[in-house]
Amino acid sequence: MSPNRSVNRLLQYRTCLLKFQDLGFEKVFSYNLGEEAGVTPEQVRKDFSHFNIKGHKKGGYNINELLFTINNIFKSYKVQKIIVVGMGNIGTALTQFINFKNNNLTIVAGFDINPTALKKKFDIPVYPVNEMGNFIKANRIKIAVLAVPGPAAQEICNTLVTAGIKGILNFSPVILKTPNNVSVKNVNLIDELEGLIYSSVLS
Amino acid sequence: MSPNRSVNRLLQYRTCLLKFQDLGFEKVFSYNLGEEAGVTPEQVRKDFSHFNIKGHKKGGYNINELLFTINNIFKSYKVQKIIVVGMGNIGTALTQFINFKNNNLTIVAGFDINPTALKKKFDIPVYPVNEMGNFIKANRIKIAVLAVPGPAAQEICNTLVTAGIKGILNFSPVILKTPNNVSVKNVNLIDELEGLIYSSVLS
DNA sequence: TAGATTGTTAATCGATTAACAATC
DNA sequence: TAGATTGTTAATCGATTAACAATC
Repeated sequence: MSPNRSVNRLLQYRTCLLKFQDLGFEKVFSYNLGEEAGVTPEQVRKDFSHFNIKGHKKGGYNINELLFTINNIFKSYKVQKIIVVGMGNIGTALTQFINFKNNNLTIVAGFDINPTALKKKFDIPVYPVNEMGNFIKANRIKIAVLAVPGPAAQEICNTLVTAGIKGILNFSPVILKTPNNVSVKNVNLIDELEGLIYSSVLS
Repeated sequence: MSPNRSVNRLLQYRTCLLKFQDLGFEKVFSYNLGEEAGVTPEQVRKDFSHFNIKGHKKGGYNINELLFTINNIFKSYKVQKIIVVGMGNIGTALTQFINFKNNNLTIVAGFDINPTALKKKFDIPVYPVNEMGNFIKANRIKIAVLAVPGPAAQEICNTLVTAGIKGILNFSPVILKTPNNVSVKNVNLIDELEGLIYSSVLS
């Protein structure tokens, strides 16, 4: 497995490549990508080397080829079914954002303690949390977005893991305990803002 | 300035400490915090050392004291005024989440291209983007959350920077160019999910 | 006191950067 | 060809881990 940092940057390069493609470019050199992504050209080439991505000596990288290769690495050619747990403000917004934006990532269902109490209209089916385990197994869901209040997070996480979830995008302000074949990415909005304030105040 | 990683972990420790406090504990040892946060006890002590945080030899760390010290480092004792640009689903959800959750971080205003067209009721005043610069200057805002569509992001970012913003939490799928006295934290939800799929599929 | 824990210094590890041969 | 760029190997840098003296 390639280092995590490289994986993140590879996704950033993709964002840059899409922009270049949009501008009508056909190829890039490592220093173009580096400049756009805010890293050195050596970093770009080193990252590509990790994934065995080849360019053309002196000729740089063909943007379409490169995007194809990267999308292949991330299996972006096939639809990935995802569920959202916790259909509050954040959960609902994420669902709309992801389903509207992208066609390989699809939120197929939402879960909440008591969906009928929410009195909202959703774009996806929303079921009570106690049906979650069966749904995950029946649909072989591997990825879940967790957007429930802190105190509920660990218990729901356990249910997710038991049902077969392998990756969790966690918006709850809790550090989840999971077996190490389950990966967790934390997005703690308060912490991000605090970190920003920290670096802004001192500099 | 202390290393970025340490800053992030310090914020995580705070989350853990709040949990411990909630459970009625009064003190922790470095291995308690380490276990809870998923790092080694040495890492915890090293991080504290960066910020010159002192415990008690053999006696561990008093939770209240420690929380006070950490909150002090992040200036959490005083209200931080923040604005949100882009009052779509994500922007609106973030506003509600942050204002509801925490009382030192306050979203004081939102901005959108054409607020009246949104036909939504907001909990905060929402103004058109062209009033943004003046508002930032008049209220000495230093932190902004950016949640606008990709193509609009860089231009709005430039306006923010010119008006005096020093930190940007960026939800737009764009790598922003800013002068190096302005810090940017990117939250790219699609990338986070793709990264999760990458690690889940391969392991 | 003896055992346990902190705080720091030294050693290791991994990631980034520099250098350069290969080559188009 | 000469100059420019890739891809990889070596050197550097920084962050994590280990070791241990201080001490309660």
